[in-house]
Amino acid sequence: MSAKKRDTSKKRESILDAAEAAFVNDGYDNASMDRIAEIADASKRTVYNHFPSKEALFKAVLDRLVEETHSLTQVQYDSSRPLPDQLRDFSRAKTEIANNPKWMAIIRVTTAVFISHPDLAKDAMANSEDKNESLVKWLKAATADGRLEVPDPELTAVAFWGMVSGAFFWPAVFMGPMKTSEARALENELIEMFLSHYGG
Amino acid sequence: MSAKKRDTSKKRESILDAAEAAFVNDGYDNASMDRIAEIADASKRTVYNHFPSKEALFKAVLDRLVEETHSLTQVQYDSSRPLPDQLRDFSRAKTEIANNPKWMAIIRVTTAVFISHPDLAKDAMANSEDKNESLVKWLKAATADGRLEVPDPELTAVAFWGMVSGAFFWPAVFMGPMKTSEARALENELIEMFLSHYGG
DNA sequence: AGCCAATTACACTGCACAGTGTAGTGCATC
DNA sequence: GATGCACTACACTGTGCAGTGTAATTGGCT
Repeated sequence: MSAKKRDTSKKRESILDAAEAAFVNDGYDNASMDRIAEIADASKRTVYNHFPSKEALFKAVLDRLVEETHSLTQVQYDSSRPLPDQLRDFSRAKTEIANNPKWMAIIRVTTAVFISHPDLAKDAMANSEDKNESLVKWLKAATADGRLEVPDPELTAVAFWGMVSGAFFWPAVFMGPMKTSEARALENELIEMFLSHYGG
Repeated sequence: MSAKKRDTSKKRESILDAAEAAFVNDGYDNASMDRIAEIADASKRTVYNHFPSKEALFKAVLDRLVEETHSLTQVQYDSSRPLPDQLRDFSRAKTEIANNPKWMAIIRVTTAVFISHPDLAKDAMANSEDKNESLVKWLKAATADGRLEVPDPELTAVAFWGMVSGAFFWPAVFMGPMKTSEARALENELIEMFLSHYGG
């Protein structure tokens, strides 16, 4: 039961790699299953034996990505570290994605797909929930610790992620990542703004 | 020379209307010229007589939209009005777009097109430049007037638009506009945050 | 050696769509 | 009432692609 006759995972991975490359290069609609098979060095039939449809293949590519991204999600409140540093950790979780060309490429495709085939991409949205939740906890902890004054942590978390996404993430989706020096300056500006209101 | 044999603008407009509807419903790639002709109550040949290609037709639809949007661009600094009100005017320019279903629909399509056919949508980006410029001027005026202290207006303008876009615009692109009460609360939060840093 | 699953090559169906060519119809103008 | 332009109907080309069917081949396992 445990030992397979042949190791199918290698082919499966190479198909996923090929699909990722094809989707990134050509977008979802223009990527063809024939071409994916060719890049994967597999027959088209094999592709369809692993994944029943183009849609399923795309979802599998996304799933693999979400897996990879899960490492950067968590930041814990630390009463001994300066608040700006900790907020920077949150914002870096986004900018790290924005600066990773591979991730950005997939996010671009997914963004386009999410707009034109909304049904396809629902799955990929869970992790942003996580992030928001994690910041809410942090804000509550800092407030309980007397270092911040945040009457409505949910609202404030939304405001913070809005700021960061609007400043770093979406511009990167459309125009590529900004220069590091620029990003640092903007990051400081936003964090200062944030802390000057909520009391640092 | 001035009087045409027949009024071709009616057909042209009805084709543009049809194209707009089709692009909005199906996305750029999935909208078919046959279907557009059908909706426009025109023959396919007539569509191609007015617009040499699908791409040209899409651009024409965009042009018409940009025209319509140009009205909401400008806010002037007013030394007698409270600053929060004036900042709200800036932010409302974005939220007004985010709350207009027709514009949002087109922006969604354009967003997707911008990602998968970057060449197609370059044109549509000029007006965001305008907006940024207009806010920079405002920040300088308010600083000169002694009501704000903004050492780097360009940076601050980017930060402000990042905040507003991230909080209102992008969420609306993907999930539709938020409830008015929520939007108001978030808007206040952001403006307070902004002014508590730059000194109101 | 012999079984069996994974894989391949390849032909093939069916469909949808961009764009063209053409012959002919309606209509405003002179 | 003739000219010429906008428009129509429709057939047609060429292409590209998702997905399937099948017979043959490979390679690991017992």
